[in-house]
Amino acid sequence: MADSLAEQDHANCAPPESRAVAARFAALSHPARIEILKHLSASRSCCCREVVDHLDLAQSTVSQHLKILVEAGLVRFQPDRQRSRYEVDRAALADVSASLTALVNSCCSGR
Amino acid sequence: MADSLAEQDHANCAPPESRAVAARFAALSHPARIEILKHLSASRSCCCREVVDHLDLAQSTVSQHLKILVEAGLVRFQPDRQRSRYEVDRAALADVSASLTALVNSCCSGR
DNA sequence: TCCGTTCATCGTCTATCGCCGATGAACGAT
DNA sequence: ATCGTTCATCGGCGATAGACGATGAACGGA
Repeated sequence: MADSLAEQDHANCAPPESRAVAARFAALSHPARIEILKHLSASRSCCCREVVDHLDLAQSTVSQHLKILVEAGLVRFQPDRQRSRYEVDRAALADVSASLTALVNSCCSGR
Repeated sequence: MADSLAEQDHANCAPPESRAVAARFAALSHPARIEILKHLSASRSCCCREVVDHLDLAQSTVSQHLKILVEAGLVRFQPDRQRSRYEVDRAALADVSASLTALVNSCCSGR
């Protein structure tokens, strides 16, 4: 099934820190998920259906993408009767951005 | 073969801009490639063999990861006799970082 | 000239992604 | 009580990422 993605072993080919960073980027590595993040942050409502309408993908597919984003910690999820509510975790997203910035900086300082 | 990755169609589920961003993140979505970037930026030499020693992966595997990074535009490649030289494209990396920052900002401004 | 090193590519295998339709649970409204 | 909506999950399918070993080209040194 198209689950996990957050917890890939990748053997022991890299320190856990790099693995964590990579897992975060993996969540961002699909255009549909980028689009979902943009839509989520632009609107207030954030139920699954709305994303489905916006995205031209099957409901089940969107649900899976949302799940991946939630498991990556980039989106918060709150089951609310019929309309589950999804919300961007701005802090987490900023955190990913920070780690990428750190990587860029390490490239510049290490020259 | 484990090639492309940069040019996935993903149907028409998202605007080309999101696709471009996602493709960049896809290159960063593997711990080995993160590790390669770090190593590349920390050292001067940057031949394939060195990365292989550092990484505990088969030479062919490392070569593929390098190719992916090159195709994503994050690493510059210059065939130099025996020792091909690989070098981080700091500008490109900074560019990716900027687009992520932009995404984070759009989340905050759109609230 | 011959050998060792480096490296890109190929062929193969397995695991997983990403997509979908179908299904069933939960809920609101009639 | 019954229908329609929303949504998460399952099962299956096709594509491909990611790993490896083998191979051959290119080069340097003995």
